[in-house]
Amino acid sequence: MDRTMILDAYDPQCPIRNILARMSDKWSLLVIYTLTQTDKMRFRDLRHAIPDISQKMLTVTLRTLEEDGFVKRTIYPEVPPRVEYALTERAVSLFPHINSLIIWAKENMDNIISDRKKDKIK
Amino acid sequence: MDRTMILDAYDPQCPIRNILARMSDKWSLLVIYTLTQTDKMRFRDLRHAIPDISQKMLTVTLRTLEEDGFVKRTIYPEVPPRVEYALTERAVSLFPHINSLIIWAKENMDNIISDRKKDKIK
DNA sequence: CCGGATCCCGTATGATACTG
DNA sequence: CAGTATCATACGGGATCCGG
Repeated sequence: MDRTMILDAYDPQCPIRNILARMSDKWSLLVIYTLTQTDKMRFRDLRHAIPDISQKMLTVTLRTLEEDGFVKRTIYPEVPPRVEYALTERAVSLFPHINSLIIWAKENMDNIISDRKKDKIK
Repeated sequence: MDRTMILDAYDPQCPIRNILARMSDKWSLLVIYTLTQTDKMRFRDLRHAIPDISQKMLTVTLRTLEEDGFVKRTIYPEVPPRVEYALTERAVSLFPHINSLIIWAKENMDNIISDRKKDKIK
């Protein structure tokens, strides 16, 4: 097992904890994943792709991702307005790590869910 | 970029989303990380290792991790009681993926925090 | 010493209506 | 179309007390 030390991992202000915390909200990973499917998407396309996200949370999530440099937002001064979202290079470099987590989850989900049910029977 | 499809990723009941959501709460990853540092730890050792976790949240986090088969809990019927926690094979197999995320965060945190500040000035 | 039970608060999230 | 504004709510998480 890799036991690489993380400096200050136990400091509540640890930037790594901070970054991981911001990526692990309810929607961020799913929005990033969705944007990997196409090079750029409009706001309404994202809403359509993620049926159960509210308009507000999509806006909030996109703004946070933009602040952290994961998403590039492009406004076209047209009527009606058009706004396109695309992943940045930073997000592209992050995605393989997320994807390896997803693949692990896919391989293990059946056993995990099975374990949970066992506990409930006890 | 890897565009491997996730079946039902947009189903709110998607097990992968469920599992990722449960792993991405405030403490789970840090507790798993802490348990990689030693083969087994007592409750109070974990509290000591993670100074800012409350007793309740450590209990809740450990129970959830146990339910999902990430942690093995061993109670020794002694007085005073002794309870030891250790990672399961499942958690050991998960850790490299978490660690790759941590390493990515370590490499990118300075730039991300710098970007955030830029946005605030605007 | 371990950790369960209870109470409480702030933030994250959601529903709805409105606007440039 | 792409949001804002407002109001409502659920849940995570902390403080404290209690019990085996």
